Amino acid sequence: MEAILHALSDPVRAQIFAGVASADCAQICSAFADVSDRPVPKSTLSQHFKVLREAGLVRSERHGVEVRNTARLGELRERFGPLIEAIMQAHAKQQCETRAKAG
Amino acid sequence: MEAILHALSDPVRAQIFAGVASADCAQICSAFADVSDRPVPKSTLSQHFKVLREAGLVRSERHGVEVRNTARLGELRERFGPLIEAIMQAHAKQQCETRAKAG
DNA sequence: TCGATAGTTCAGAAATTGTGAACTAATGGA
DNA sequence: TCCATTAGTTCACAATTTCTGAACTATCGA
Repeated sequence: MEAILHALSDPVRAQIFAGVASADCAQICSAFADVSDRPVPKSTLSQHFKVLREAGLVRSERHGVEVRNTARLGELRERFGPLIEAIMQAHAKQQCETRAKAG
Repeated sequence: MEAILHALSDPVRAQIFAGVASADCAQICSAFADVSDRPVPKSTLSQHFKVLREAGLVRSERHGVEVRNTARLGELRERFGPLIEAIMQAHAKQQCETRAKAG
């Protein structure tokens, strides 16, 4: 819980989780090198995924040379009710507003 | 938003906010020196309240020698919908479970 | 004005986070 | 089999953030 809020309080990780959660298939780590305005180095990306994994937000499975990530939405809803949905909804709303301002 | 998750991802601050939010009257800062297992120094307490204020979670007003804090529940619901409620509910549930285990 | 109480500020210590470099793991040729 | 390539992890140190004791400000009451 504490770990979840901490994980999602970082804007890059929040973006990564949003991307994984909204995708209809598993996402590889390196797909998120450009979530931020400046490119995220792969060592940093690896750490971010580690934080997300340890918070129980995503599951990672190696398939050949790549690691595929999926959001653990079911388990999260079971344990925390509407918490994750509420956070992601607020996150999405905020993204909208940010984009609207940026033009 | 990011600031809110960050503020509440610290267990001491989460406890403080829960205390302020659930109280039926404004709470002074020093009322929370014992939220943790070890006493929280007043400089640390002051910083925690600063973080909560800057995240927009609480409002602080000086009354004589003390500072009274209230949760900005109305504004928060307006801006973020059920987010804060969801976090506080998950927090409360977790507190219950922790206490149950501790005996 | 003095003493007490409540909180803030500051500076250095302690802890956490970010990142390049070196490494591991798996794959696909030659 | 061996080499090159791709994807990610680990490590060590730099950079940043957080914690906290000491000194300070603010307010009140005597």
